[in-house]
Amino acid sequence: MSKCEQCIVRQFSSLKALNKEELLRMADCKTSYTIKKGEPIFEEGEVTNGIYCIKDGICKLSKLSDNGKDQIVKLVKPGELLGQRSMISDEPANLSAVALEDMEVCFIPRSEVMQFFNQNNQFSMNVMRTICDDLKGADDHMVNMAQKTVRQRLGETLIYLEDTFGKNEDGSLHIQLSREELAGMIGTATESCIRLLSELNKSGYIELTGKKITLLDKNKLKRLT
Amino acid sequence: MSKCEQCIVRQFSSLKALNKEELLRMADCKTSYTIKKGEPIFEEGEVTNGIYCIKDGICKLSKLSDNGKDQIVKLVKPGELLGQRSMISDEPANLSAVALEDMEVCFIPRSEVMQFFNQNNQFSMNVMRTICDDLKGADDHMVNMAQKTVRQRLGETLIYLEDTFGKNEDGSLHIQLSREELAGMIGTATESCIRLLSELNKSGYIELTGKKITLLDKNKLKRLT
DNA sequence: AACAAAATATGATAATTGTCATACTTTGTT
DNA sequence: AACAAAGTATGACAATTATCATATTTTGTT
Repeated sequence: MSKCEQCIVRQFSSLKALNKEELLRMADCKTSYTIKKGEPIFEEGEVTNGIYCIKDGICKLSKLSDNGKDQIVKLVKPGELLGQRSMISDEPANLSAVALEDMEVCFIPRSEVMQFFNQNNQFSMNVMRTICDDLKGADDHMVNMAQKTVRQRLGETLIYLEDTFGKNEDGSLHIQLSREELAGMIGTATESCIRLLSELNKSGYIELTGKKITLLDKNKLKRLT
Repeated sequence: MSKCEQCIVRQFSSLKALNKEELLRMADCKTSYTIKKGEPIFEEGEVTNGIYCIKDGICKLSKLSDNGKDQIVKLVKPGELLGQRSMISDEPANLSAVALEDMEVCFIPRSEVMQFFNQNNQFSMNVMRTICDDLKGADDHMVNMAQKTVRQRLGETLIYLEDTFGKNEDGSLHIQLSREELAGMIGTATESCIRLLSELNKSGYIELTGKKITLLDKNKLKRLT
């Protein structure tokens, strides 16, 4: 069993506040999983009873709307934690977490995390700041959803994907989303998403090569009307 | 100067965890304000340096979008606190708070609240739970904005307003929002909002009498297509 | 009471977006 | 290699929503 000390999650998440002894305790009670692309880590409404450390792979946090469509609320990358809000509110998950790539995650039971939370002030402060960041992000996201057109949201989302998850050597977006998933981020119909991508392609703002998307003019993408 | 002990905010907010001594300290350093309808408590980007207790009156939390429209993110009622996220993140306000009615509020300096926060575990836990609730609410709200039609959002918003702020004796909504503000909650153009209200009026789902709105069939409003 | 300003209402029209149908392409499986 | 299934693409059309113009009503101020 690995010791958590060198783990990427420890470097980037709230867990950076844990001391050696706490890390050892955590290493002792953690469970490691591999999750295949497309599989859930947990689903909306499920009692999670702990938090997940994302060691490798990207996942989506989404919620099923009444109209049957899945709205993607956030993408999560290695180094981040999942389930902090549910842990603190002591509620079932509000969102589903599904792997977009093969993933490696560790599960830490609620009881253990709550001990750190109560004993280690810096850790609990880190958790709070993360949740505050999420709240700010969600408010901003909400305003965009309410006030911007689908076309604007698509442009901004493409830029976000490049800035957050990077490019391949050929310059195309590293993260691979299906058209349906991209539509689910933007909050539109899959066909509309496909159609707008085609249009941006023809206008020379992006280049579509098979499933690959390459951003050609980020400035123009930022200022779509 | 009143003593905070009997204050509605103390009963309903995170502050319920404060003991008598802490309440006295708070009473000692608080500043009371009256805010007239239409005036801001604070504005987006402003450094708040403390939290506000809402003793009386309702206010809106909103954010100006690039298109020049003001999106209302949340309504806040007496008993609630404002500025908790900014206090914890140590960041300027992400949203503007503007009075929808004449208000009475108290300001507590950041330094004081952070003392309670660090010393009183129950208080900090309450603050965290509030922020977690806000995060859940914001995620759900975002999904609605992205996936529902303007008409559905209007129906649900009207029901929310009745359920949250109650009715007058004549059955009309107690809270008074301008059409522009209602449009700002729903995320649509003012004219569209007015037009849809007219339509719901003609269909007998609601009744418009001057500025007053009365919900006649909440079930049908819930299931607008 | 009279007036200007703001808010509400409605019409006409354009733009955006969703839906359904269908074709084409890619992927994975046997 | 062959096939089914899934994903992507595009057309045609309908529905929704925004925009601009213009009345009408309400509100606040003098």
